[in-house]
Amino acid sequence: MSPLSLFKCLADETRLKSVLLIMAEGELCVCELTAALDISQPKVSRHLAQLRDCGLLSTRRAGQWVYYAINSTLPEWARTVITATANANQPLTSACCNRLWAMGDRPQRNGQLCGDSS
Amino acid sequence: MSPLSLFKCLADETRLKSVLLIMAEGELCVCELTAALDISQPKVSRHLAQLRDCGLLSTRRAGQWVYYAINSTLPEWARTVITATANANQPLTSACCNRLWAMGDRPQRNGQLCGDSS
DNA sequence: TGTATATATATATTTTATCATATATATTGG
DNA sequence: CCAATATATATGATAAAATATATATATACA
Repeated sequence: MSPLSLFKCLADETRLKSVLLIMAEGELCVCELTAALDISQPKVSRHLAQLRDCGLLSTRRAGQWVYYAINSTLPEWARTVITATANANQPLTSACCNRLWAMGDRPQRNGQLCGDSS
Repeated sequence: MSPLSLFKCLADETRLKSVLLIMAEGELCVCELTAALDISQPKVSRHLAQLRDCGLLSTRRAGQWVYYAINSTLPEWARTVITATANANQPLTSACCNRLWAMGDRPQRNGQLCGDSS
């Protein structure tokens, strides 16, 4: 993961918000991101594929759903870039988190979601 | 300085290297960056203008030369992004530093240059 | 007049969005 | 078990938009 490659990944609103949301949630599937970002499914899917292809995200399939997470092999400096950005810019994704929480039928899985206390 | 704006600034090779070099040097003028990056003067000037317009760099004029530095009002998270990237990716700019040191007639000024011990 | 820097214009390149459709898995009814 | 269908995700093709480049020239200062 070169710096130029990372910054190109983050230089798009859809990809940036996706990465920040996934960083906050641990992992998210395409339909959750589609709802959180309030954009079309192909658009989300295309940008996520780009993030995976460049090594920023990893995927696991669970039944119908494909979950995207931050690649565990991401170098520390890149993780620092993302966390520093996320911590200092929470308002950027607050509306997305609201839409995510409002999802009535989110797919079931193990991880805790969005700090949801349910 | 929004995250999206910062990452768009850094998502170009010329701009990324310029920012990393300026971070390492404190400040650099256009002709120094032109030599260090080994590209045309208008290209450097255009990208620097873009970095200044979005708030990432500041400028001071000293005679014929215009020196670019990291904007002192840059938020801490943005500075963290840049320094984390710089520290972990020094090879990215090593060739540029060599060309910079090799400049025979660099403009005189106060600051220390590129760790130069002369 | 010479050097440093900036900008205008036209062109080329890259990136993004959109729609339709394909694939993969799950489910339901026979 | 199999066919039909529904849901989730991915991708191909094309158009549109944004961005970058090169050349020439303009501006500022010495």
